[in-house]
Amino acid sequence: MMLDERKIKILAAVVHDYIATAEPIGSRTIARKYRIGISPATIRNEMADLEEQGYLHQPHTSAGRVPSHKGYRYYVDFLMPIKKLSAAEQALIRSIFNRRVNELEELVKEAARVISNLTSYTTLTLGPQLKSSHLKYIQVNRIDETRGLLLMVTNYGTVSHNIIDMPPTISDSDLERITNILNDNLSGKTISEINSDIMETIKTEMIEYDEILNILLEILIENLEEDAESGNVVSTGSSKMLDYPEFRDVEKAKNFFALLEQHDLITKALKSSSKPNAINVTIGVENPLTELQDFSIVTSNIIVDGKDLGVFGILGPTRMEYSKVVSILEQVTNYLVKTLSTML
Amino acid sequence: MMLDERKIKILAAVVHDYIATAEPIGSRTIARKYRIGISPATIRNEMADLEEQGYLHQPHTSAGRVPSHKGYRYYVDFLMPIKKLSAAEQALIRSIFNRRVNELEELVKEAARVISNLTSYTTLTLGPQLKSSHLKYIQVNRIDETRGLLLMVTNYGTVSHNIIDMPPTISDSDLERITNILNDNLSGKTISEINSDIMETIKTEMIEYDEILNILLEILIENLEEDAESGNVVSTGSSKMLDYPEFRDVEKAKNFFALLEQHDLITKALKSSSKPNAINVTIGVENPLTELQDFSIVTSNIIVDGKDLGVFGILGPTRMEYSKVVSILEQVTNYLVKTLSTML
DNA sequence: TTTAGCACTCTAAGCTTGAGAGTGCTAAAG
DNA sequence: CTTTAGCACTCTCAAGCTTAGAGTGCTAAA
Repeated sequence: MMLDERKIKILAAVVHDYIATAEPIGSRTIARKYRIGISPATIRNEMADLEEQGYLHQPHTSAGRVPSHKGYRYYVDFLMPIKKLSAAEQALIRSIFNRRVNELEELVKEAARVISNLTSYTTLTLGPQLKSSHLKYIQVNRIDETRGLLLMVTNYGTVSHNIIDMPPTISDSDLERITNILNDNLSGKTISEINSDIMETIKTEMIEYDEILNILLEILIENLEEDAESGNVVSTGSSKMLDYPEFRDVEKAKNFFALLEQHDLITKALKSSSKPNAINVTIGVENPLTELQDFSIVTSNIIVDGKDLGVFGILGPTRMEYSKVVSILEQVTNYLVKTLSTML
Repeated sequence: MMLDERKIKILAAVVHDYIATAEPIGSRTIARKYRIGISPATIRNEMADLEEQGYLHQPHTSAGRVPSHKGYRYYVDFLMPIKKLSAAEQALIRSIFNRRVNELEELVKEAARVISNLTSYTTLTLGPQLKSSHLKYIQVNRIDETRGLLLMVTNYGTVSHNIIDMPPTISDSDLERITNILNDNLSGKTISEINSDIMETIKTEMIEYDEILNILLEILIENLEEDAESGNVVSTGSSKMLDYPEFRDVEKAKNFFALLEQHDLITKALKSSSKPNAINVTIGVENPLTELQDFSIVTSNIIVDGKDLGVFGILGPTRMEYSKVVSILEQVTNYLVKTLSTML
């Protein structure tokens, strides 16, 4: 990557301007706006070089230049200024974490909303994988003659409840016993460890409750599978994307919304951002999933005490305000990790 | 509403054709496609009459006619054929209700998804109003040293949980006592009845748990208020709307998505469809909310045993396949009511 | 009362044109 | 050797013009 000083300046100018305007940038514009001290003609020569090296791209012969994904990559890796957030932005982010919120899910939802408001891009969140979480607390209750409630709390603070059929023959003291035994045997286990073996041992211990145990096992497995295939992805602020000229064409907009509905793809995309506790930027065609190659995605993997609590992702056009997005995501991640480590 | 036979035929033809094509219909088209047995010239005269009476409308002098909201209204009230659903559609609807589902919420979500798939319009759902539901079961648990879980089940089968701070000084037997007293005093009450008076009496009964009772009261009120102002609205299948020519303009699409995010408006719109257990059709400007006057909305209020369980709404362009939508919604409502009356 | 005929209107699509932005190349200047 | 001015060239976009087509309303005849 040997780019000399001048080429760097020009590349930076093109990327910066294109992010701001979404219009191809010409040599004259750069000379005028970015006072590099050389004439448009020279800039033209440099730009021709940059194009040959793959950093820029020309939509058509007489148009200005647009950054290629390689250009963005260089910008993100080496040139991107660290964007200082405004006081208002800072305050908004802090405000999420000031209120005492006890539920992970709610906190994440709030954070996603704020990120979308600040960036005007779509925020994706992938909750903690049930598979890797372990049960902290289980309870079985009766709520009326025929039905009961199975309650599970994981170490990540996620609560799930399922209404289940419960034969009227089971008494309250039975339930207490079941609850106790379930807790003794299951709490501390990850959900994927709760396989039929463990259930078998429980069943031998509680042979008289065979029926209800079968139901419980079924629900556990169902929850697990549902989670594994499509994750618990949520997207926030998708309508904001319609403001960008990239989506002026309804066909494009439709593709985008269709994409958001493919939770399996989104899950894959979010998971594949690998480095833990770092901000990851994937630009356009760098994404292995072809459906996402028109977009860029910036992700942050939230890890607290070695526990993988999920992923935040910001999805936008390749022409994305990377520096702002990265700053905001960094900031939110930090706060989140700090808050969660006291919460868990 | 004195329209003679011939005018009715013409109006029906215009509405029918416009719903199918989204293009203004001319006299020749009607003569050709709907063989009414009169010439285009005569049709023109009749159409001029219909326009004068407000049933049709002409986008510009040399264009065909388009139904006005009055035209749609006449069609819906008097002309609309009862659309028989295809076997496949029937089967799809039935399939939702065949699986044994215990949670209202899940059932509703499934139903909404199917409706959207069948109609390609957006389905809105408004869950039961917490305000009018009553508590069936309350429980307070400890999940770790500092936190506990407040669990509420309403008579509608909706479950809500909140993680709360819980001072370590409170023992398990304390919790049991609290749970019992809460159940004794609160179950059977609607949430809006649970005002500070009742809580005061509980507090005197349990003077030693003042701190935690305050927290609980706060959460109850919070839940109630949140519900009252924005309801628990969910919209499904919104991206499908981009297929309609009405939204070819991105500006329109943006408005639509922005509208969907205004849950208070949607709640109002769904609630104002008054007649219980009947299908309600609100066409364009008939809607008191100006933001919704570009759309039509077909709603059905789900009432079981006198309990208002919520509202289904199908939101689409005024040029909507009313007969299909009404049939589907009718069908789903029937199944839903039947299923729920065994469930509750 | 219905219909054929016709002049008229309006839109949408296609075509032309010119302005504007930008380029690459060449040759001169530094 | 590098930079720059100059210039011919290219391409797009918007504006204006034209035309085909669809549809109307009116009139007069059936």
